[in-house]
Amino acid sequence: MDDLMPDETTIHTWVLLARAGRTAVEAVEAELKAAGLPPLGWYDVLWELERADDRALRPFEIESRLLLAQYNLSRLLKRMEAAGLVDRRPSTEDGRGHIITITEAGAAMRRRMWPVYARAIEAAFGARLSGSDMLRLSALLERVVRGAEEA
Amino acid sequence: MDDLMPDETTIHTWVLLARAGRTAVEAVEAELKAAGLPPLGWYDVLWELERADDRALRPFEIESRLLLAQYNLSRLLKRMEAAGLVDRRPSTEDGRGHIITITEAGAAMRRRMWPVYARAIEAAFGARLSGSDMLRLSALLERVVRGAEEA
DNA sequence: AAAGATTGAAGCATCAATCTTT
DNA sequence: AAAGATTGATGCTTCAATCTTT
Repeated sequence: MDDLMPDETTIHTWVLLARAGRTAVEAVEAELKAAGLPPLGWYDVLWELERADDRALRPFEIESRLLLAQYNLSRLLKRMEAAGLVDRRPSTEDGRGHIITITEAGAAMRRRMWPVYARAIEAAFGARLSGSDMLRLSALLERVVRGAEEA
Repeated sequence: MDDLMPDETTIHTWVLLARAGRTAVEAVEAELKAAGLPPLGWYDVLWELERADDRALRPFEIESRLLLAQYNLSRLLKRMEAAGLVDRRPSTEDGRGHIITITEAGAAMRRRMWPVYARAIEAAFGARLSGSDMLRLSALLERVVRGAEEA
């Protein structure tokens, strides 16, 4: 338990981080919406499923990868299932659990979303830093994020 | 209108930025809630009012400083007014507008929130980077945020 | 009792429509 | 018509309670 107060630079940087993260996400969300596509959270779930072995994951695995609350994901998956992008079936190994798989429509949706997502990243973010500065930023954020995972 | 696709480093860094910003904010929100205090958004409004000339601002001024949607702020101010932290009265200069002021209770609440907020920043963020790395991160984020303002 | 997951109720955010004043 | 601001309806998030299986 650390009781120290942050210095001015730390406070200022924290505010910048919060704002930069928010505006970065909002810029992408706005482009997706303008293109008539689902929000970022849907993309994240589809992508995790597509990368996974057998294109299948248990809900608790998606939660830990995306840092989502259980009840939050439960309802997100319900919406995505209603949209035909994922399937859910009971697990045979663990009677408490479900298994989520991505459907062909889900994979197709992810493919439609990607170019919009990627171009929004480039326009709202990538174009602002050189390649070497991007690497520097990446290394610094990596340490911020890694630290948060240990907590 | 730039149609280029981002490189791998840019994509990776964008994901890190989104996650770092989110976890940074969530860590502070969790501490505020654990202390029985209002959320960050309330702090932001109180702080803007306290810094402003005459401790008063028009809603549209708060919106542009905090990047909030009009309807969003309208309801936030209604809650804060109900809690006795701000006052609102019609503007005499502009018949369309209102003037928001911070109450003594609002200023007292901001003072109670600050140490919790500050210690959460230090524990969840400040402690992870050295002073010189914090300055480097600040400079990089500054450029990301400045670019977003021009858009 | 703990883990995996869902759900009713309540709170907050968002869209579209609205109102008043400039 | 545009700017400042609010509101009804709708959708999403969050809390707390619940259910089943381990």
